[in-house]
Amino acid sequence: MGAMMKRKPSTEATAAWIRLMRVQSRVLAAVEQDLKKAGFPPLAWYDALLELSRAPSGELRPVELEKQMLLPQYATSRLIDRLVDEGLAARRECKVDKRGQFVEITDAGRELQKKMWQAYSAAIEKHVGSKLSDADAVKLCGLLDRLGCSCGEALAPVRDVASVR
Amino acid sequence: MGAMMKRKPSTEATAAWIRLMRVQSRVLAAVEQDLKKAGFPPLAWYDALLELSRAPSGELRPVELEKQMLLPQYATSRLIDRLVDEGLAARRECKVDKRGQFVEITDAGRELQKKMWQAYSAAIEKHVGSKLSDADAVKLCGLLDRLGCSCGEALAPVRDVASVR
DNA sequence: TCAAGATTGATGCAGGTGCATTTAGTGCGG
DNA sequence: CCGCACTAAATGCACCTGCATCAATCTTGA
Repeated sequence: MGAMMKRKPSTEATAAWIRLMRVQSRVLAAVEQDLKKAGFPPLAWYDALLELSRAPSGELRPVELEKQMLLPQYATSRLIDRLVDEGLAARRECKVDKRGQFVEITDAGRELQKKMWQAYSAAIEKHVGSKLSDADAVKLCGLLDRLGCSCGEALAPVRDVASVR
Repeated sequence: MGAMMKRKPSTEATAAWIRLMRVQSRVLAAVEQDLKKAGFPPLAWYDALLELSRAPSGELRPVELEKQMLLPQYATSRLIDRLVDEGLAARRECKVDKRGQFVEITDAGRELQKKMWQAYSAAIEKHVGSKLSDADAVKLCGLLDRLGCSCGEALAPVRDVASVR
């Protein structure tokens, strides 16, 4: 033993870990940057607006939104605060369960979501699409998915793929 | 046209983007969680200590550290503050350039770095290594690397892979 | 040589995040 | 019906981050 001894996290796994962290943070930063430069709010707002717009009647319980977005409860609560402050969503009372509420997307919210998709999709194309053939994108998805459902995740069904749009 | 029309960011690229974001955030959270549960400071501290320990005489200019870690200047400055507060590093004056300084890792810092690697490597193995064959890890690296050097990056040479250790 | 500009690092402030706790309401078991 | 455990959501607090700016020093070039 010695030179050839197998290490616990293999060199390959470690390299993958590093790249996963670095590449993601760069690509995310680049995309967020593009959105910001176009004068749009952060990506989380888009995600929330999209979820709301896709919901049955444009409204969701905060607790649902929370699950969809994989955010902690308090983060969701505050995100909703901001959306409401900006008139992109409205809180509506929930008659069935008076603890709860519904959050309903407004027309302004739907409009912003659509406008953001212009910039967002362009950014995805610029920072991801243009770097990878569709076939490679599929391979990447496959590899990433294997890492995904690690630590007891029933979470994040990762809805059908086209749904971001 | 219509049903088969090519979209700008292809469905595949969009799916890859989503997974990259989601998987990374989950894996990172899982690893950070493990470190925290083992009573260790955040990963950024490890990275900084590693860089320092690998530097010629255990010391670096903040501005060097900054480049290695891809952090904004103020973040580096504050990270160093914390390391110094905890006795893991020390600021030493730079005689050549009085604007600057050197940050030198202490024995306690080197020790912590080594201890953290125990937990860190175990976490990488648990959340990455165990999910992927070495061959797949290599494929993943290759795909990620193509996304890496996007927006004018001369940055992050992504040093030889084994160097995290 | 000296003023203009660039570079190093720190910091005040506004806002975001995590954690723990609080408030309010539900629903079950006795 | 009441108490108790549970869930939904909000919030106080400490800390972290991003941005802009500052002070100090270095470098350049006329």
